[in-house]
Amino acid sequence: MPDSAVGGPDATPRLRVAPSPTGDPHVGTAYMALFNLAFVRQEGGRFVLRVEDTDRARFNPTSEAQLYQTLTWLGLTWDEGPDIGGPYAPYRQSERLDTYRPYVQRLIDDGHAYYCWCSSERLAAMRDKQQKLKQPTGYDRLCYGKTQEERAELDGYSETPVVRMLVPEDAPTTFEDVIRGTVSAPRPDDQVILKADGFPTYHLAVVVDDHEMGITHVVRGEEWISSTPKHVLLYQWLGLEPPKFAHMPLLRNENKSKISKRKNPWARLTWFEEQGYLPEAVVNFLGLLAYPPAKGEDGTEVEKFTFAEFSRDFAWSKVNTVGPIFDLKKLDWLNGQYIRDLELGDFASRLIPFLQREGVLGENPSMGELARLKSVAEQIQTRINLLSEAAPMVRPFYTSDEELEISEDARAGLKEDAPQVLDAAIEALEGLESPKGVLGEARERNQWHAEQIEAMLRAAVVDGLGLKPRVAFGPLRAAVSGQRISPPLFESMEILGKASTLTRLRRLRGDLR
RNA sequence: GGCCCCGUUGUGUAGUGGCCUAGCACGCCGCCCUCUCAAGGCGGUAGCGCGGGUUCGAAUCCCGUCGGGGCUACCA
Repeated sequence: MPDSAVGGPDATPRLRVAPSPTGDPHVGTAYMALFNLAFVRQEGGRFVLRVEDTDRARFNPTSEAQLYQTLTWLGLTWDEGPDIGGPYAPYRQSERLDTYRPYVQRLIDDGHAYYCWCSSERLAAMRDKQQKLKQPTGYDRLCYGKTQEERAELDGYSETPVVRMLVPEDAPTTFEDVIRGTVSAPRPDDQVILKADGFPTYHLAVVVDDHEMGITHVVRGEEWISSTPKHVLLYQWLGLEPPKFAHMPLLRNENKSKISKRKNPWARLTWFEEQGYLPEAVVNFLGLLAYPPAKGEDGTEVEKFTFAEFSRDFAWSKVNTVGPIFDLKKLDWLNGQYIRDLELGDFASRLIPFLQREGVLGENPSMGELARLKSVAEQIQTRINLLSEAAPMVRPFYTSDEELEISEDARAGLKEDAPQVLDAAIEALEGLESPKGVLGEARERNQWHAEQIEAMLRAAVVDGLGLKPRVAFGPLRAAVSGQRISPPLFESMEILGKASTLTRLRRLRGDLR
């Protein structure tokens, strides 16, 4: 059964993802967005992007634009957000300071919150002492019940106060989680809700905004379980109905720690595009983490799926509570699957930026270069798993015959019979007609096709010289591609054309003299 | 240290007391195909953290233990 929303079973689900603009967008943000969005689209709800920029110290001005770019690239788009507005604007917490103020005042007036003038030095010292004595850490309420004047008499005083929650002994510590059922969490200490700089902390802002924005399901990482009782308490004090909570497992590094940008480059969302992953593959992969694949009609598991398919029978109850290790192996395989599924023209276009980045293609490729790209792309489509792997295979097709370098290992593979092989191949291929022009009579007379090239070469080199195919074609591959490993030889020759092919063969032959 | 969450092959998962001599996918290994490399096809490898219970019967339920992780901020 779908979860009924706050405000009654008919209320439209409203979910949000609420990242902080503190650096490169994190893969966990996309992971959360995917699950949020899967549910939202299934239920016909709304997906909100809210920027939680209450930490001025860690604020990064380029982060927000990168966030839009990466989520858009993945196709995980939002219905309301700072960039597109919406009925609950603004969606940036730094622009909502006036919204939080009355809530804080009310909590103080009701005796649920109090001012605290303790300096951060005093707080740190207190924590150290508690830990040394193996006591639970938490604020000691030195400021509680004191006026500013009274507190100023004591040590560790700072002029600008913060506001803290007055958490009662019997604060509830369990809550219902959509994924985990009844969850217990630690009893909170007197958490700061308003900082000295006038900004709210996450805990206050998240509660106020989720309420003000009509959020029905709070989906976030497992790391938030321990602070959920604070939020529950705030909802209670403010007389608000809490949303449903869903705590997703944390994505992990190989050593099982929480995935971090420090340890893993792929914790940065921008990395995937740079590496040549397709967004549909990344989304697919994310949907496989801590979540079972759907079963097909024949009962087998379907590991390759679109977002729409994922969304269709998505259920919170199927989310695993175990934090999955983010292992790229399966993503690489999936990406290869998606690459192979691409329509040829589409595949070729997606290659262009990567080829430009490697200098294989220029800024403005000519029509001829693009036409050739399509032919080359066809040859490499089953040979790469990442778009970034294309450049070395494609490069020989965009290098002039004179500039083509024969790699060390290609040269090392040449046997003493290489000159004869090249001679035989040159002679055989000279006999194939390859008239100028691509229309009419020229087209009909053209014999420069992979099948005919192969037939001639087999006759000349394999049968003629009595060599095994793999040794017979080695020198030709080296001459044409400069590599020991290359896309199919005869197709490569067809693409290069007769003149270029023969030039390359003769050039290597000349080297071996 | 305290509190909380979690424990099925290397990785992602299926499994909710008998259908499990634990299934699938990726990876890895081998074979086939083959002009190289891939792709594709076929086959193989490897797991219920451990110890007690409960039960005729446990991966599945309970307890303990060990292990991993998270939180413990005027960061989110």
